Amino acid sequence: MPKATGNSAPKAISNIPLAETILSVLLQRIYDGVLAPGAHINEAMIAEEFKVSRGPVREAMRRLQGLQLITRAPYLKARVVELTQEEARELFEMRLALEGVACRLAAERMTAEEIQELVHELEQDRQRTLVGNNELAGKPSTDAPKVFDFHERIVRGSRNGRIIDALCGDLYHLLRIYRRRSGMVAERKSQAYAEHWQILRAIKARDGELAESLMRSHVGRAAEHLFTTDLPHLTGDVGDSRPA
Amino acid sequence: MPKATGNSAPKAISNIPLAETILSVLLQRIYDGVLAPGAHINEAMIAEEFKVSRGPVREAMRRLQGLQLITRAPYLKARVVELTQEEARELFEMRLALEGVACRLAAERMTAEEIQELVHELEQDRQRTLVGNNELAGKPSTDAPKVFDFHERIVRGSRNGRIIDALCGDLYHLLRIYRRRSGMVAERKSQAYAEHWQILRAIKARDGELAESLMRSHVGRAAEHLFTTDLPHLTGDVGDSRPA
DNA sequence: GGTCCTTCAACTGTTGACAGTTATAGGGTC
DNA sequence: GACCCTATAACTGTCAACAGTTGAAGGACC
Repeated sequence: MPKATGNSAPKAISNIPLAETILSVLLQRIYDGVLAPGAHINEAMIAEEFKVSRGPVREAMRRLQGLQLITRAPYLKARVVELTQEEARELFEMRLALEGVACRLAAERMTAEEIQELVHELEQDRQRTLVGNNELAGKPSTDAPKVFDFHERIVRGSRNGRIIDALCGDLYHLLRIYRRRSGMVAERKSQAYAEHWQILRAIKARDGELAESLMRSHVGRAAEHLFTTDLPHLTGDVGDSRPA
Repeated sequence: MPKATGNSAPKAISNIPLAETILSVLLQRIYDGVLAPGAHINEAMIAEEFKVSRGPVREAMRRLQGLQLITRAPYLKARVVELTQEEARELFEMRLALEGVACRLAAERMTAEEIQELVHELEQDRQRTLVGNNELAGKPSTDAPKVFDFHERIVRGSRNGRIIDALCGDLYHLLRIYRRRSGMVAERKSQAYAEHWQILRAIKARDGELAESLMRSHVGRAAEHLFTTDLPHLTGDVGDSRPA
């Protein structure tokens, strides 16, 4: 055994680099809002918390910077990005562009089986949603059980690894921060379901042109909904990045 | 004076982090093909060359990884990405998506003055191209003088910082590797000029829909041209990353 | 009492050494 | 002569300490 750094945290198995582990934990914290937008991140603090040196922490933070999730100036403290309304709009415009084309490609490339499965799951998800509709109050169940993500499925259907990475990776990280803001009222959710269904019909008909157009409208409406419902500029919880 | 690391390389002023400097140098080398696709990158070697420790080199490489320009597995040597034809196709599909929307936005948001200036420069560039058409043989002038880049201008006209960053930053890095492969024959160049002109007319007419459509076709044709002219799988020059 | 300058603490950038892992080259066996 | 196993070398991951920079608290001066 190398050094038995006496780590209390899970840390998983020790074959994957520490930086990877730290990165995923930091990502989760940003998602959960433990590290709220604008919060400072202190390398040494994180290092001490995980009982590792600053090297891996540094690497994790570089990658967060690459994901555009934190901003860093030479000697300044690193901060979690804080999207202005303008930047959020830009984000959605980009998503619109990519997800539109992804949807078109999906209409051309998804197998009949995949489409059929998606139809099935979409129906299943709707029923599940109608049941558990009133529990959107407090605690977001810690592990995000297995939220059926229609968009992700479509995107993956595009068979374009680069677009998949962008939407399900980099962009998705940012969108997630935004998503948890307005917990999507039931009304919008039902409308979204209808729109999803329309899109899926177009894909089933192999009408890429229509599918792209519908997806664009859908994403556009989602953005509009997000921007018109006044944004509660992220309540409190800034700072204090340590859990215990 | 701190330590006078006795560095012979430019290294610029010493206020900007070393990692930044190293990153830009490595980027340039990848562009120039000194570090060809598939070439291995050795941290220690780079560190010794720049007379710095491995820390900054590591950071620079993490950022290259973030830009998707190098691939890294836990304990394996880092390699400059080598795009398969499939991946290149994906790259162009993504570019098509983003540049299409960027073009639409540009049609809506560019000022009349910007458009007029672009018209002027496009005409100027055509004349310049017609003159210096036969010098595309050997040496690519070292500093890339100030190549008028129609696409970049359009993209920037979109006023969407995120799309601009993606296309002029991350994606552009990769496209640049590809671009230097086939040095665009004069025939295609002339056709591209015509297409540029069409796009610009649509923008001038504020027809975003048309502008997007035209840009998509344009990028699609460029991709097609690149893929049909058989790709000379990057001749030699692998390895030996040290200049002198 | 307010403003400016000085000093200090906190944090980031950088370094060199050590530990662990992978790949390669060499020898031994079939 | 070909294949497998073993040992070495090269390289990456990690660490702890040092150097330089920034921002703020405290005191001196107007």
